[in-house]
Amino acid sequence: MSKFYLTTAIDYVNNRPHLGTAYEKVAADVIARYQRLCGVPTRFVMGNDEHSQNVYQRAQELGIEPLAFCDRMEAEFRDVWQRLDISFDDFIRTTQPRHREAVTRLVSRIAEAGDLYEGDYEGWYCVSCESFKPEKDLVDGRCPIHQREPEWLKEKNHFFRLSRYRKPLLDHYAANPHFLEPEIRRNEILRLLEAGVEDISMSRAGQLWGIPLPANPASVVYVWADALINYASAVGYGTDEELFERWWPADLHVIGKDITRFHCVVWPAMLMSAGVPLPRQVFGHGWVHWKGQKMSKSLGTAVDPLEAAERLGPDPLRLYLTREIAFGQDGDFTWDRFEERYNVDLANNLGNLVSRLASMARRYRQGRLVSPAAPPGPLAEAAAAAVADYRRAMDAFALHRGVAAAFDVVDRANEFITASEPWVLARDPERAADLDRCLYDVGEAVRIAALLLTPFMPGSCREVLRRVGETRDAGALQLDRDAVWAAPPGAERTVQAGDALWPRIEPGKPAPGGAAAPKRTDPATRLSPTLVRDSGAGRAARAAVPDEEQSVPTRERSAVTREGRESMSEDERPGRAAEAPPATEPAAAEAKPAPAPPEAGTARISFDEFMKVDLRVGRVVQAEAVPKSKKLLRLEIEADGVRQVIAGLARAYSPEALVGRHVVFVANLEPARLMGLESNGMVLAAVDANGEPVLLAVDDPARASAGARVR
RNA sequence: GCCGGCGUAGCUCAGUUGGUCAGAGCGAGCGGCUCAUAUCCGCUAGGUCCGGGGUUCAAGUCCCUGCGCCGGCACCA
Repeated sequence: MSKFYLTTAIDYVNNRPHLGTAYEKVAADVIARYQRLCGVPTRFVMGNDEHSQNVYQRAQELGIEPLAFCDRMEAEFRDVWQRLDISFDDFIRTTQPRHREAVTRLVSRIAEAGDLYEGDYEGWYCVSCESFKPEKDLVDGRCPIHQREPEWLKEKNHFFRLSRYRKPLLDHYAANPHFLEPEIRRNEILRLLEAGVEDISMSRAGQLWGIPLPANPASVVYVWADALINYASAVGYGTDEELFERWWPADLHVIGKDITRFHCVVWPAMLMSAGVPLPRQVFGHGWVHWKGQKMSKSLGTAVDPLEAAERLGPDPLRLYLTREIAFGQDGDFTWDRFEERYNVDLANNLGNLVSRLASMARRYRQGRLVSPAAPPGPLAEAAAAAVADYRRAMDAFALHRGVAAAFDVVDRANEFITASEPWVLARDPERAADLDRCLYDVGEAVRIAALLLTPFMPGSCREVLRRVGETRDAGALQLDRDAVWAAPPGAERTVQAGDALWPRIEPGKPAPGGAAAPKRTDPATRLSPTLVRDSGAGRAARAAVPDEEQSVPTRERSAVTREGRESMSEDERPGRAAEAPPATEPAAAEAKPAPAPPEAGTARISFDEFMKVDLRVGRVVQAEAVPKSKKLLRLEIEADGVRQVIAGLARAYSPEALVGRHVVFVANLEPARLMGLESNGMVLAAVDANGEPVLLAVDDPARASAGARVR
């Protein structure tokens, strides 16, 4: 591969980036840096998704231009990414002219291919979701996610003929087994494709904030389609053919696992339609959860994950995110765990190793180590094995295993020191060569470990390399050439002493709240002063954003799950392409003629057959909502006894309203399980025009009481 | 309900395409060293890799099934 172009999802700018977002950027950055370490020309692009109605509305509330608001947020995002040492090569914003050009071009191509058609759509639209909501999804007329009243919109939309690409997509998946990873995600998409996909709406009418639809400038390109195209526009699609030829197709899209449908169904279909080559691979990563941390700004218990970077340094956070969480799976972040990993990996192992080496080098050899003629010790072999493991893991995006391999070298080195007992060798002049061998080898092992860890902890590793006498610029080092054991006789290295790289911290001290946390020196500062940017600008930018910025509806979306842990995933990413409507977009589905109502009595049954149905009057003695269910009620119905029946009445009837009522139900229906509950019967109801149930009433319950036969 | 995931040492979790995979870290216990950030090194956990079948010369690792959690989609029995 002659180049590597990778991207992350672009982010909505409603809120500041949080840990979940940061996780994605860090992981992608590690991959980008690894590619560079391998000597592959790499282009790493991130950016912001700005054409959201939320942005427009927020700007109006603030009395500023939307673009000014986006500028402000961009500064904030960039500040965060800088503080995490994210090495993106370009930062795209969907409001930029180059993006507008690209979107216009790509959508035009799709139209030219005959894949865009006009259709009417009307329905409830939740601005916070940026998507249409089927009536059935509303709770008390509100969006269940945002507790917000949707708007009734009727508009002419342009639909993308996604359905046409079902087969081509399936073929593509068959021909490219690694197009989507990890495998679980691939299987999900495959099933989805096999089940069939609907055309989806690609435009919004009457919007001011967005990119005009070429075919109908009164509309704008739907924000999700707009957002996806960023990957192409960032490398010059429609504006810089040379750049585009150089980098496209993308080699990897790093995205959250929930937006795989967009990136693995819609996006490739759009590209197919427009005649643009498909990206080579998509990786859907998992979520970072907060455990035991209920975020609440008002209670002052909110934790800004980026505070972690400020507290222990960006590199320890980067290490945590990539080492503790198997890439592709979900993981947890807790302060305790974070500090534990910091102490174990950095303070006790790597940091202490560097420290003990420096100390011995200075004490026994005035800091100057020379490789003796004797052959290298066992560390050489261990390092070679680790490098091999590392490469294998990194090439497969098994970031967590890649770091583990690097730390294996650290462990081996610590063990080696203990086994060699250099302090004993130092007392015996006859064994000077053994001591030289030992110290030089440890230095070499540290050098290689630091080299391998460079993608994960760039700033720290630069310093570690410097301390073990690496004089070349860290950015110039390459795996092939430099991750090999190099200790020829006579080779020299000067070990530099210095303060503890990562001072050990006492467990349990720093309170998650932050304010109470002991102030400690930022290790990154001592590691590399240039690494840590002055965050003053960032703070100013933050301060400029009104506080309610944090607690807008999007905040409430972070539903606390039953364990009280909070998902930091897409639920909390208010913006992003991720939040665009699902692939089986309701808008599209409903654009088609509604399915005909079920024909009544097409096939007739005999009287005997009918008589098999045991219809009874029953009295509801108890009723309650079925947890997690939108429509189901759990009823206890008295007839010939009391039985449990699960009925889909919740939308039309409250449990209280049912207790005491007499209903008609099928008594001899075979049991069924709904939502895990057994239902023994079926309550009869008529269905109104909206599909809502209307219970059948018993005219005179006194005469036809519970248990009475119905015929 | 459908689809998927998970269920591995006290705790938190790793375990690519089946064969040193029965592991790591933390915690606990014992011991060693002193170069080091009271750090490091070694030993100790007798884990039915959720239960039950099956495929295989060989299965945490594949198939079926049961149970328990979790997620998405469902939800008018």
